Amino acid sequence: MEHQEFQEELNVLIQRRRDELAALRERGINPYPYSFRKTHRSADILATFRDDTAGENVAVAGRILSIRRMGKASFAHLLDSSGKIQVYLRRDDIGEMYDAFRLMDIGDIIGVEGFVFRTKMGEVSVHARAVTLLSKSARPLPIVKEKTDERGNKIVFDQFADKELRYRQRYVDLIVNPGVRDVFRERAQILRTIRNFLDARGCLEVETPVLQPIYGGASARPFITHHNALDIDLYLRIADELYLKRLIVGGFDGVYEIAKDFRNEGMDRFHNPEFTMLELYVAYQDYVWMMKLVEELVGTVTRELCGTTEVPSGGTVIDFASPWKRITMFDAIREYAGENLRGLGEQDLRRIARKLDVPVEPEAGAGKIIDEIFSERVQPQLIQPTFIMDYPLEMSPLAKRHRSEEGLVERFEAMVNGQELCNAFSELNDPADQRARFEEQMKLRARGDEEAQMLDEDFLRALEYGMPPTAGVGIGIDRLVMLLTGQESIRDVILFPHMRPER
RNA sequence: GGGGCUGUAGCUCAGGGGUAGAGCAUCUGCCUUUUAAGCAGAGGGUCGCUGGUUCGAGCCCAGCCAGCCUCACCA
Repeated sequence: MEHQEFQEELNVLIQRRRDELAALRERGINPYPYSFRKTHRSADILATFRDDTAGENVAVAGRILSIRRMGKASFAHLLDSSGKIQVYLRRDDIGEMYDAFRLMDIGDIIGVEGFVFRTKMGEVSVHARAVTLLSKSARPLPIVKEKTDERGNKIVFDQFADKELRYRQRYVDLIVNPGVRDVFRERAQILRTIRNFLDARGCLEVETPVLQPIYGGASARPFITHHNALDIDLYLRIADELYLKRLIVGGFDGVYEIAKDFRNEGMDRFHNPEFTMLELYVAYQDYVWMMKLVEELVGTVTRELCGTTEVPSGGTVIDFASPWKRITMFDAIREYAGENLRGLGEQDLRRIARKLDVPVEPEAGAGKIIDEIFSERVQPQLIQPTFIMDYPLEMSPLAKRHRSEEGLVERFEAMVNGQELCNAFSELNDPADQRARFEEQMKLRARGDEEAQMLDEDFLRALEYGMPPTAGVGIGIDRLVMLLTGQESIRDVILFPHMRPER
């Protein structure tokens, strides 16, 4: 409070707005009225305007982004949810309201009733017959100006570009950087398309607990919270896999959840502590079937969003058209790193890792070494969508053993732009094997691996009742959105990315 | 956690030991089809924080805080 008062005393820009607010009230104007009957969005007016129909009556409402005052007449640009439109206010037309308008500022939200016309300079605008203050802004808005040069290029001046301010004050970012709104509209469209696609295939969207007594379904460190009434610690979910599989046991043929997961780990341009994951489980199918579904799903989303399966990214074009390349992990390592690891023991694997200059921790087992070699030497080269199939068993405690390859599981990941897009398996449904795998994880945990998975007795009980053969997949939605909207940081596809608290 | 870069007016930025600067925004005056509107004038700053060096510190040094990039860890 002290800080607030200090700042307000200090800041002439804020003080001025308070004075204006008082002056408006003195004129009998309510600076915060209750509603406004707007008839048009700016984009609709611009899209439908024809010179021979000029004069249409409209009521628009939006935030003032710029004002050009010329004595007894003014131009201003209003921003509404659809975009910007210019309004023209003349003292001769609106009388005393023009004097009130003198007390309005960039950042204020106003309604303008009037008729549509085209200015001498050619811009479709609204000629005001009335102006109504809808919300007085108490704080100066960053002023971003732009100009279109002779070649039609847009030059932006004083862009609001400070990333910290943009993320902390996303509301300001959304106001002054129009591209930001577009990204989040595209995100919504991607999610809508995914839901439509899965619903059309008979999958049921469900909701499972965020607060879990035992976390599972992924290898990650959790956030811990506390439930007072029960006096127990609970974990924020790191995945919803084990709950969704319980629902397959329960008899649903296909279930999915678009879930916020929480992982208590580092942050960088690919990781946010809370992120959105699609998980999908389909009964009576295996991972081969699931590859086909992922291709179709991503292809559909891409076509809906971009009108094509070709998406520019990082200087190249990614083509999501089916079929995507399929290759086993061993074959990929042979093809991209020139080493055949099939059948090799830990000693030989360690030697090859050293030869390829891939650092490997001394306690890593064979599967971990293979995974490291793949991640370091192969994955970055996988730019076009590629399914990597058949992973080492020890890295995948929830995946079913490979039907023909000893030591491997039926698992695939789709790689795009050197990044993992999804992770999928033929789900392990043998309760005895699942128990044994959990026990292996518990041994790792006892050795200090904080990310090893926990044994979930209730999940095992569910499997013991019997789960049909099932294919499952997880798709990181944020990274999919990054890819399809051309954003380089996960923070640009999450409205309120995690930040250290302001001090 | 390591390394690099950054923090100066509401916004975008300059200034690298000697009285805090520019453009936009704001205020005053003029201006009834402007558009980065224009012209004339004015106000606005704990130069991220704390300490140190110095006659004197946005500037040099140290620590801290915050952000970005990058590597590591991690899916």
